[in-house]
Amino acid sequence: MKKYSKQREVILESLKMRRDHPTVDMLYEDLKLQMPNIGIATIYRNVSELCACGQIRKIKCEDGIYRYDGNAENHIHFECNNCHKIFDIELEEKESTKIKKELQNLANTINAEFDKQEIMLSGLCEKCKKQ
Amino acid sequence: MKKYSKQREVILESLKMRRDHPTVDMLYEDLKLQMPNIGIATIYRNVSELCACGQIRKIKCEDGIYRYDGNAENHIHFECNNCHKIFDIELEEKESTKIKKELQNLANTINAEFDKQEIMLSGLCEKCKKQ
DNA sequence: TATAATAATGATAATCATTATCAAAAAGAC
DNA sequence: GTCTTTTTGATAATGATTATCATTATTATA
Repeated sequence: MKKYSKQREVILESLKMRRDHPTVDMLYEDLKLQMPNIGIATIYRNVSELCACGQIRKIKCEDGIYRYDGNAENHIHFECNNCHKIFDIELEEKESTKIKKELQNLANTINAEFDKQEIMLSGLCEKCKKQ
Repeated sequence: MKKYSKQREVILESLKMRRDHPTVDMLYEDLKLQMPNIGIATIYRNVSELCACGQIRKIKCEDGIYRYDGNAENHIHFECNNCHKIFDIELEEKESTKIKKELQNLANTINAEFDKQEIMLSGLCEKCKKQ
């Protein structure tokens, strides 16, 4: 059975708040400020837990270090090949439905039961494009 | 300057041949049969190299261990949540162009210069669905 | 509200995929 | 063939993540 923990609450809250896509280390550095005794293992444990129950999402990046995203809704990520920041591309309900339907059709071609999508675009972000 | 190596040739050839999406370890086990002295570091080095020059692709999976794909053309991957195999969803030219155009439009919403896509669907594969 | 049962925490050791190092071997230039 | 430079194979180092475990916090129950 699942018990409440202040730590899990704070981790989830931080992820829901932030608009970046922090690594465990980044979360750790941030959360230590408000909860100095928090252990990094607690963060690893809880982000796994929160992913498993669908409250947050794990993002796999080019460098192999996981990022976490407090927005579990369907949206698309863009990773800059230069600064390696990750940006959200928000989808309107209509567009999201359309894409989902298309992907479902694709999954059908291999007779698979489609559940989740993960779309990562990459290239140059607005800022790096200018340089 | 880039020098030829038999090892790189064999690694690329194996990846082009295989229809699965092997990890470095899987490649190593396989290639040792035809080249018993090959070192695993050589495989790591060469798959990185081959990715960098766009001849193969790196796939990021749920377990965090990279898979490599000899097919560098645009296509979509499907990872089974049960058996964790990865399947290709081949796209017809027309469909591929359409999806690419849609993704380009999405990238435009954040003023990014879109270069590459990586689409990973997940769910249950045909086989696991039946069980 | 005390107490028992159980799950979560924090510290730290262990794991393991990947990378770095380096002497020896191979490839290409002359 | 000789020289230069890249690649290899072996192995040590790295570093993100996971496992372990005694302690602490949470929830259920008397």
